[in-house]
Amino acid sequence: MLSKEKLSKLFPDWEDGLYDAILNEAELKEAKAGTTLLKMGQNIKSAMLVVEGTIKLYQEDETGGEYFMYHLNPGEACAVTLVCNYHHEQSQVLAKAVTDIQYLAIPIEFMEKWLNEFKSWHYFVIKTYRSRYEELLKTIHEIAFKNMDERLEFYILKYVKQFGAIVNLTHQDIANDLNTSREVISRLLKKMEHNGWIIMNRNSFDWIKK
Amino acid sequence: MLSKEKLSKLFPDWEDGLYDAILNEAELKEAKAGTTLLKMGQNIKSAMLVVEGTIKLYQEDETGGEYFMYHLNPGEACAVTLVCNYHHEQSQVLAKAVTDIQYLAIPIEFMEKWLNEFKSWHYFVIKTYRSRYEELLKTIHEIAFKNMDERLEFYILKYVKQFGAIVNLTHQDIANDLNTSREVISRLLKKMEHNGWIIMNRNSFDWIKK
DNA sequence: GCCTGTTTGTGACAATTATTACATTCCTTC
DNA sequence: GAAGGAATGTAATAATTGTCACAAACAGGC
Repeated sequence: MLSKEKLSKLFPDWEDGLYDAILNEAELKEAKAGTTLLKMGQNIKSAMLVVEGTIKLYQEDETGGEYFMYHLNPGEACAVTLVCNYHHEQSQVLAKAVTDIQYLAIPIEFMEKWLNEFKSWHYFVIKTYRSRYEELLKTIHEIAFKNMDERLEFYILKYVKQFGAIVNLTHQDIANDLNTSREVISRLLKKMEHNGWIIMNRNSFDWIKK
Repeated sequence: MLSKEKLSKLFPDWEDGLYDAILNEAELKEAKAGTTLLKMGQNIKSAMLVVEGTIKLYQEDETGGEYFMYHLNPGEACAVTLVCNYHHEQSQVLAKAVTDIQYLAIPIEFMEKWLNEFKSWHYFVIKTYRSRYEELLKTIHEIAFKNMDERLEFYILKYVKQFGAIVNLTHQDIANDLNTSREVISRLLKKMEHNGWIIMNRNSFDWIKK
């Protein structure tokens, strides 16, 4: 189980009783890289707080399409699972583990209870919503106004910021995340190579722009 | 000024002291239809709660483009203005009055104060963020996966739900909201007319589908 | 009624993205 | 080192959307 010390490093602004509540009620779970943690339409039964590793959040289409929105890192929570009315809330997003992860699963019946008991939990929920709202705004900005070449650059920059300048993704991976086809990504990456923005390898490329 | 009765009808779940705080500290403002209430990048100096009329929220491009996201109605608040840390927060959205409106402007220094004082304010903020987060998800779903014809239908349906089946918009109005050109909208509306979904008039059309 | 500005219609064409169909290259495994 | 599978390259074509250039229709003010 998690120590209170580690918990307080991940979630520094909580009050003492909240750490105890988490340690009592939350279950520390693990998942392998690639696991789907939450599907669209699925009933939400517990809140997810990331302890270790990285999760990717997607919007999902009925026909199988996906669009990548943002990363969740240790110390962050999945906003959609922080429900306050626990009447069969359905997930509006798709969540996948990109690395092996550890996360705390908190049964949703505690969501409303803790809102009443812990002021710091209240702030945490608001902060989570606000920051995720801002991520969605950025995503809308990209899709609504930018062509695929700029969206691809934005996408790569998010990756680089998260994992470093060596991008270990296939063209198909990227195409899936941007809801386009592999050929389009290959073409655009080739252009970036010509421009001296990347160095291409098999299964990866290096981002060297600027 | 507003009566406590009217306030409690608009915002039914608040505690008594919060109504008093609002009546003491908020300024009731008015704006004409068409007014821009908030621009992207602008400093946020007060929270906005809608009392009368309808506001439209947009994502705004650097080059003047706009993309319509959702409506705000009486009893609702503009999420981006509900800041908790008041260190020069910049607006990430564009807000316009679509009708003549009345709204309550609350200086942002009360935002954090009231979070501490009023539990019902805390809930209100969370509820606001959650519902706006969900609106953004819907918007992303449309832009990421749908072609312009379906996005136009979705747009019209939002209008119809809000204002009724007589759509008083020019093709140019719609084109601006969907960040496309007037010709594209004209073409698609013509198609809808052929399909028997709408009856076209000058400056308006009637939505008669189903 | 006439003038003028706004709104809508339309066709031609460009740009972007999607789709199809292979060829090629590289890596792993046997 | 041969075989097979995955990853990438590429060209041709279609579909969608954006842009340009007008024409036509209409409304309101004079």
